[in-house]
Amino acid sequence: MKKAMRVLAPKSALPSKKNNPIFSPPPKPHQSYSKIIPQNPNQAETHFITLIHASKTILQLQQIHSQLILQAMSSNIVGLGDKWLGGMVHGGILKMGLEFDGFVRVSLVDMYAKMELLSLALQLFDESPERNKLDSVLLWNVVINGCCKSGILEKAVELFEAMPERNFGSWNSLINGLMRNGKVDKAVELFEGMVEKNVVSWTTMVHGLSLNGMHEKALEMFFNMIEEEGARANDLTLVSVLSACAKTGALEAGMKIHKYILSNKFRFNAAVGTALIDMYAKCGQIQSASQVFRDTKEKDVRTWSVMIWGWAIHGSVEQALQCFEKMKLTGIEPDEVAFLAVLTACSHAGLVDEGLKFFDSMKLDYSIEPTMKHCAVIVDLYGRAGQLDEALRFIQCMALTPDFVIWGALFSACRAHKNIEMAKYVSEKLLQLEPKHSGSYVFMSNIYAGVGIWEEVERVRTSMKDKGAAKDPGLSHVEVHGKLHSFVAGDQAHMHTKEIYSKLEEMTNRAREHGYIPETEWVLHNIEEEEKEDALGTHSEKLALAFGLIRTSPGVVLRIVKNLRICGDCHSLMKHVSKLSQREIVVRDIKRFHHFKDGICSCQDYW
DNA sequence: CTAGGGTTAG
Repeated sequence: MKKAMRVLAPKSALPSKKNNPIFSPPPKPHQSYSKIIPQNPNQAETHFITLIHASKTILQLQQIHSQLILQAMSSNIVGLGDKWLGGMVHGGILKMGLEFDGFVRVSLVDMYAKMELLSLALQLFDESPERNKLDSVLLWNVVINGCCKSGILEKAVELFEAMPERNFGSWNSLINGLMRNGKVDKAVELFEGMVEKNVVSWTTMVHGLSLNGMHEKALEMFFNMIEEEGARANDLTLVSVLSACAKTGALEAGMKIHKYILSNKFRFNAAVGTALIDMYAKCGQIQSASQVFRDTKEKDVRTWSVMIWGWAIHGSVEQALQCFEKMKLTGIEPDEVAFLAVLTACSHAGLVDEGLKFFDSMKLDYSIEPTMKHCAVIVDLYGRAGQLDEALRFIQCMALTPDFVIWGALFSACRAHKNIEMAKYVSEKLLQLEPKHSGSYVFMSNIYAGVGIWEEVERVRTSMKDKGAAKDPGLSHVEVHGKLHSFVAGDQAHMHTKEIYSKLEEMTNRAREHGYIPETEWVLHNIEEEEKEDALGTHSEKLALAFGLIRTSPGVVLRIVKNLRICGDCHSLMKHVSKLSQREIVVRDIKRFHHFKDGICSCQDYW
């Protein structure tokens, strides 16, 4: 509710005594208002009504107060969906015959825009006599912002071009709107057209690029900002760029940013700390994550959650559970994400009973209703442990209607434990929910391939093609000397293709001599690429591994990031390679980390 | 008026 306090007392909006002689403020009016702002959102409605009634007298005296109320409402009531309340204030203002000066109009338009009542906002805007005057930037900005939030970009652009004058807010709002709607090129064009950029412009770009999956570009943007342009970042910029590092696994960039934070003496608040911890954890440096966690003094529930997640994805269940308990002891109540993290830790480690205990505690002790995500983890928990019947029973009994993810979790379990009967049943559910989803076909053909029923494999493949379902291509990257190199399955496009493939062959042969047996059941992991022959040999993670081995000196840890689960065959080969070449290999797949060392993986093959 | 941190399955 901090936000409410801030909007209730915008310094610039408070009237000066000079301009308003009748204004005899109670000592700091905004403070007494902020006390009325409820801590519990469920009570907000009642409190706001009280506030409005209490303000009636003030309304007659001071127009500016109606604006304060409107601002409070546009940020609070909106979240509660109380459209009528907003209308009531609007009506009240009209009834009292208050003048509709710029500020009140801006607040009203903003309020309606945020309530997704864009038509009302636009109407108020159109009726506004002052909109073509100078000083009307705020009014235009809130409308542009509203259009962006509703995805009506043409209108936003049109307004942007028509407005009499623009400020940073106008440019930044539109750039943000374009980014959030996937119009990256347009946003870049607009950004480059800015004569002067402020820190919000840069941050919006960094975050926007990352939002559209262009993490490397986001990093480039950030370093360009501080190195070339000499602009100073703030904590919001840092959080955005660190999140891009985490998503792409760019450890070196992340460490550079960490140094930048330390040498520029940025305040280590909860958000920056959390972003750093998350970055280290997702880049494979769980010890550094833990160190930063200790150094972060202001911890909130998110800080604890990323740490728990970190331990979970690195296979340190005990640490994860300890962390969870410690958080509770510190007096921080776990929220639904914290529970997701701790449940995930249990599922990765096969701790079925503990996981179920947490699941119950969530409802009983904290009255958090389990979401679909929690249920998916429970299905996964049973499924990985091979308790398929329990998993199915859980799905049938759960309060929510099982979605694609839930059935998908059970399907993976069927695959892992080779239960074809149940897999068939589940695949029907999957295809009902998403007829075009390639995953089901790939799953199914994998199951048949796993047990060697090749006619069925062929049938599924054909039906997949008929339905026009395409599989996401496997994509891996490896960091070599601070630069990321990407590979897709069957990649022939890389400039060192020849070298890579011969290294791959050499590795495979050596591993074979030491007992590596290619696991053909994984051959259809990527059904599309399989047609290019050698499917097993050319999964993207293997190419990345080979490239990393060629280009780095012995002793350097190899870090590979993959966009899907690592395939079982690649997993087995990596174990051999880690032993034969005495290399530590860290693979991050979509779910978790695999630390290969001396022929052993940290996941203990439980995945 | 404009920017930010953790979230399932594959």
